[in-house]
Amino acid sequence: MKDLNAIAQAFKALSHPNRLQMYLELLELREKIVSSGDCQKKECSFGLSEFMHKLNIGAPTVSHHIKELVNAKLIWVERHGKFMACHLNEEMRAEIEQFFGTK
Amino acid sequence: MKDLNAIAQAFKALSHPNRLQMYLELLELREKIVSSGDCQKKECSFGLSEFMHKLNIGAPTVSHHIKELVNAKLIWVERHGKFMACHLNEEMRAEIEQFFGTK
DNA sequence: CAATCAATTCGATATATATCAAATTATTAT
DNA sequence: ATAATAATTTGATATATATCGAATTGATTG
Repeated sequence: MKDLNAIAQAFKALSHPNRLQMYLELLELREKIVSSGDCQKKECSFGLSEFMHKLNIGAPTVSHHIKELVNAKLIWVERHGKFMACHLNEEMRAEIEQFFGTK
Repeated sequence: MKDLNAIAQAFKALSHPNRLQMYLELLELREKIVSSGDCQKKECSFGLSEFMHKLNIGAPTVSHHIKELVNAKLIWVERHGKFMACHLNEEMRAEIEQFFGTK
């Protein structure tokens, strides 16, 4: 198994309702993509301001939350000009699923 | 799906390295039992003082951590005289596995 | 270049949490 | 009953974190 502290950090990142909500949005996006069959082609990210409006919190706060999720390796971020795109980190998702799963 | 706040609370409980370690001990105990085949008969719990010695922290702190894990419904507790026995809550474990898993 | 817009950083504040020592409760053993 | 032991509660302290407004950075557009 991986470093326990890394997993603890992931859980800490997910322990805040707003961050958990953000992560869940990406999980659900993944679900749509997986079940649709073509994993690669579809758009599969959210931007900072989308989160802002969904969660009704300020940009600095969202920025902070994104940083936490990135540090915890739960998501990764891409920049497109002045916009950003948040993606699920599939590796970490699988890791945590395995942590709870029957080994 | 279940209440998101309940899941956030579970992650908060697991966000502390010592509590995560405690939970992991119980997960590993479960693993042994599951793979051994006879789920019901084996001893499958840890007591407070076992955690104390494993983690090298004081009893009040362990007591506090146990309470957090119980509140988060990650474990449940049985009393035997002056001793206690901490058990994994299988339902919550499955719930969280599902949260991360491909639905 | 100036204006605008997305995102980040900074500074401040309020709230939560981890931990321990000391005191307390509850149970067992002498 | 008294002593001893397991666990909990209380009180205190130190540390971390969430949030926001204001200022700043970086990219695009007019």
